[in-house]
Amino acid sequence: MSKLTLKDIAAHFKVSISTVSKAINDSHEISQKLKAKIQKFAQENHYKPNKVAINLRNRSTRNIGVVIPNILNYFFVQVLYGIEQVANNRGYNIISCTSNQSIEKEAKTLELLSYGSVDGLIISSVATESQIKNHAEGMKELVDSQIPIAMFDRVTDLIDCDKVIVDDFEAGYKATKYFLDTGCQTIAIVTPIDHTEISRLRTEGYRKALKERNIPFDEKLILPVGIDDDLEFLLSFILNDNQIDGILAFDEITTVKVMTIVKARGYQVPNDISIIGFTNGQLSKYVTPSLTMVSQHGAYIGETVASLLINRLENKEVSEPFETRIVKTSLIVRDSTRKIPMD
Amino acid sequence: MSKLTLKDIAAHFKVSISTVSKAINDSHEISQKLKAKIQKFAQENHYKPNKVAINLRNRSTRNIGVVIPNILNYFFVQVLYGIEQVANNRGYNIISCTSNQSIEKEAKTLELLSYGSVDGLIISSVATESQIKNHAEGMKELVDSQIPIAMFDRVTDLIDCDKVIVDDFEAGYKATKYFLDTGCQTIAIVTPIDHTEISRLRTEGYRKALKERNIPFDEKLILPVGIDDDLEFLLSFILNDNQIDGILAFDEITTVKVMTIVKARGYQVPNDISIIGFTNGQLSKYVTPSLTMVSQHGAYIGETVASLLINRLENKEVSEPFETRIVKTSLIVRDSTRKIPMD
DNA sequence: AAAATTTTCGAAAACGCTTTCGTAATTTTT
DNA sequence: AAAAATTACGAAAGCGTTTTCGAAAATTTT
Repeated sequence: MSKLTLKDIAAHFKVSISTVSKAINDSHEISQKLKAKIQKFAQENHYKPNKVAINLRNRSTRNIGVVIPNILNYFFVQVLYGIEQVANNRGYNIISCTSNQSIEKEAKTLELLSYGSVDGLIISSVATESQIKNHAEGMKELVDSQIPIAMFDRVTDLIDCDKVIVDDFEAGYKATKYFLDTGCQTIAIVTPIDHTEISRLRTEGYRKALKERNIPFDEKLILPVGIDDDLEFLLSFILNDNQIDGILAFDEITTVKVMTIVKARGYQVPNDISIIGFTNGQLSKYVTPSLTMVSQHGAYIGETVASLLINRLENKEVSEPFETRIVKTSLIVRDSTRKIPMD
Repeated sequence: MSKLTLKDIAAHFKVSISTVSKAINDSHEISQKLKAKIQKFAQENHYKPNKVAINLRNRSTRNIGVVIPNILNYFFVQVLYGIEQVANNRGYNIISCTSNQSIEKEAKTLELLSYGSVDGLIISSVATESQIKNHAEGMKELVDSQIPIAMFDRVTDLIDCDKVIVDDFEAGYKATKYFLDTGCQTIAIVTPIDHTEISRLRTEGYRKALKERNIPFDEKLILPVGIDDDLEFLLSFILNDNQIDGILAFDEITTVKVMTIVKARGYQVPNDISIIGFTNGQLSKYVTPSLTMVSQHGAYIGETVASLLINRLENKEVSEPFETRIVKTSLIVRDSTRKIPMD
């Protein structure tokens, strides 16, 4: 009834457990006849070695924990997809957990996983720098727990580990430059991830592009939006008070919403107002007009971060210095921006 | 350097391992003084009980394996989300694996997981009935392996377990009826999941609705599309040869594509051609016109299937008969269908 | 045929933990 | 003060494997 173990087989043949173990692993120490008998029996009775026991003996689980802020966000799903590809190829399973933007849940999850269910962790933290400092005990413990970690996208200097990040500065710069090159002058930013390093970097890139054209930076054009905020209401201030001709939004769903609102207020996209957004997911291609987006190459990021982690797991002796890979973004030009004038 | 174990602590205090174990678990068998000392030491040195060892002893992992066809499909992500909610609440972690529509990978994954990494499995199989029969050995072994299973959406009679399915028959019926009630007469079906039971049931519902209005069923109006097929090309035949005024598509991305193609060919949606699709995901709300969709309540399905499985895991003695829950769909009416005439 | 070698198997330890049970030491009860 | 009860700890078994080492049995070599 319950699962078949080596012991059961041993009892059945009246031999020792070690003999059965060797027979099943086809060791030369066991005679052909006996091996054949045992192997046949094991096969017929669906013997499966107990992985937990093997894990205990090997002191490894071949599991990798992945903690992401939100599984309903297409970017993270893409990364997860990439992680799974290489992990499975290299014989690891993924234990994925979402923190749902909750720092408490993230901390709890990390603690749980660090109890030995996984060989390593891949994290994109919901916490901001300051929050990490507050929850420093938890994070500190995690690092102390010696479990190899790799981070991506939402990383922090407070943790020393391999990292894969997006070149968000350049992304902000490139997007802004594209606005300027297509004749836009007054560009607003809508960020649902204010207070994150990512948001800061993109904005820095934006400022650099403006500066190159001697356009003064205007704080009022940066619009942070909370998760429950009324986007239409907030956006109306910016649209009313300024002569906006470009909007840069920091995630896909926000970009689509912004576009819908702008259209509803009678603006033409892209002629009156151009729009560029972050994360080239499933939405942006099919809305009308289709949206020009910054692709962060999520799957590639996932593959990279998984490779980094697994390499480290499998070369425990050679402790190379931690590595930070920066992946460039691409601008996928569609119909929410004007064409670059040919001359 | 390596992880702290009970043995290390025992050595440090020159007591036995069992004493340390009891002290850390705050057993009354240990004196307050000693407990205090040991607990303090454990805390300061970040002692974490080794979960693998505990799992071995308890003969349980508190992991649930989830195998879904495609993580980039929003319906499955929603289900996964629902599963994770209840699983985490009840103290389980999720090991998620995607089969990427590959039967081989699905079989391999299931075999891997059945080796004892998980206490139970939640499956939505990519395999069709006939394929399961071919791969029957694998599936049979899985069932033989005694590991509790729950299936959802893509289920099969060949496996006896708890199931959560969508009322696809009724969904097909309701959608078709809505077409008819809004004046559509000639309704095509576009199915990217032909040969699945789900597709068959939806089509049955469609036929029932037609029959009620004495509209003959026309095989030519059913358009199966493969994953790499040129949808526009295939669709053109149907559009050219018939006076279509309604199209029912069986997944979200296909629905959006159909709408785009139909619009591009100069038809008005919904006036010339109405469109209803399956899976109320992120896309359908934001495309133009927004799409009337059949919501399958993915998160709810996930919650339900996880509850069923965990209940079974935790009541091993009382082996209740397997249960099949049928969840009703809802029609989310938007702008790709005409209004129901008021009288 | 004796010696040397090889083959074939089993005992035991180890992975890290929990728990039962036994026992010495301490405290309480009579 | 002796008996009874309680407290405080340790030994050992067990969860299911793998692996090292020892030893008996079979085979080969002299």
